[in-house]
Amino acid sequence: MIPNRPFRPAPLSARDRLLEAGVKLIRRQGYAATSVGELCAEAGVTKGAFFHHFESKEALGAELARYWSNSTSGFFTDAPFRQIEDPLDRILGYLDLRIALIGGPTESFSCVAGTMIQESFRSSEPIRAACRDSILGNANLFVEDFAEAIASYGVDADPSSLSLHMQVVIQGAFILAKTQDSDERAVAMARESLLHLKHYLTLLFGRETAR
Amino acid sequence: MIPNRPFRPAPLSARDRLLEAGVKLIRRQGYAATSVGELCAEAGVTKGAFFHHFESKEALGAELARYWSNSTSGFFTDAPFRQIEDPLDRILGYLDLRIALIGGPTESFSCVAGTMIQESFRSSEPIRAACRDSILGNANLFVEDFAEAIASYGVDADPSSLSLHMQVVIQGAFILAKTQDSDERAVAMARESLLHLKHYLTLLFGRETAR
DNA sequence: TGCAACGTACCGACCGGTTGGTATGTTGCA
DNA sequence: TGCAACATACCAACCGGTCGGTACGTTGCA
Repeated sequence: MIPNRPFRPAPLSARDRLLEAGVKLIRRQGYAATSVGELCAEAGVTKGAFFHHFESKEALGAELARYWSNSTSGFFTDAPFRQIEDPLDRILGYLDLRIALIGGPTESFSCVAGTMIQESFRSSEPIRAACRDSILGNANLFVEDFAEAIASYGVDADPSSLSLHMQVVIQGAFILAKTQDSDERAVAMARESLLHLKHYLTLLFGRETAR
Repeated sequence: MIPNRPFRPAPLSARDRLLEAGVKLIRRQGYAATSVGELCAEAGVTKGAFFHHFESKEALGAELARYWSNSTSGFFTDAPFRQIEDPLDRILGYLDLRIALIGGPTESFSCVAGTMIQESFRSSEPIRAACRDSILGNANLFVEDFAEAIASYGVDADPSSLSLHMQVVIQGAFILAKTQDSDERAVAMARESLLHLKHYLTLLFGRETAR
């Protein structure tokens, strides 16, 4: 659910190059449609290298979800919005960052785990579990913030339910973006969904009232 | 985005049986992972029959999205909630129906078009276009209702943006449901997301106020 | 210091099976 | 009799995965 970071260093080892190739190809065409041969060609390695580092294609899929989680979670735990004092503003700051990160072609801001879990939630338990950890792990980053906000604003709501709902909207926004005919419209569509989510939170926490 | 209807008549022609097989298999394992041979075995026909009715696997994919749209749109245009007079209640009635339809294994209530578009938005223009029409067509079913509600409640909002946001939450709920470890949790997860959506609408239209 | 033993990273030819798709019947109803 | 609706048999390409081998760095002992 995060774009390729602008100054991500070029991956050195064959293993990292294969995982980067996985991010790129699987976001664009899905897991099943991406062959081992394609991954190797994209990474500039041979099949020998692939099966030296990964037991199977399925193992790469599961590893990819973890790689994805690791390379994106730091992005959010270190981001400036984390310093905001008010817990609601912290969450809204997160959503502003997500909105800002949406741009370019859809496959550059969509989520690897969200794409993979659709294809493998019944056919591959290792991949499903890794994608689950990635998606729910991201949601968990905001349970504390919601708990704090609920306490401080005196609102009746469930922190973990709200955290999950944020992920729901983000993942859903990526799907709707993929329906659009142009990259520009896809970007606008995804951003608008997150604005609705922000609107929901401001209404829910009573910062804004309906007329 | 609709479950198999309980009393859907058994498909008679080979073509319909193949499309029904497509719904079942593609919801469970995705488009690319579903082979023509599997489709034929599930439908109880041979490859000859498949290629008699469909020019290619891709053609079945695109046709499937249309078949899906046709067999589900009627479900909503004929449903009782359509008779509700208040436009907001009509929309909330729709969401109640969607919530009620969520049940059983995830692949029985998830969306074929939402699943397919993730895999083919870049690799198959016919499938993408058909999935787009299916998803946006469903969203369009509620633009009028939202326009009416906005006028009657005097709220500042965009009807088509809200309709799309409903689809976003529905599609996102299916993805999050697929992360869950059990069918029961998946059902609860998906329903809760739609409850948040209902909550957003009641807050937005001022029927409920935050404390 | 020198060198044998070993581990890791990687190569690319190859394998059996599966894939989407085709060519050629056969069947049964209008 | 003709033609749509199937079935059967088959194909070349591609699939995930294996395997024997190489290049090279590290270790440990005489």
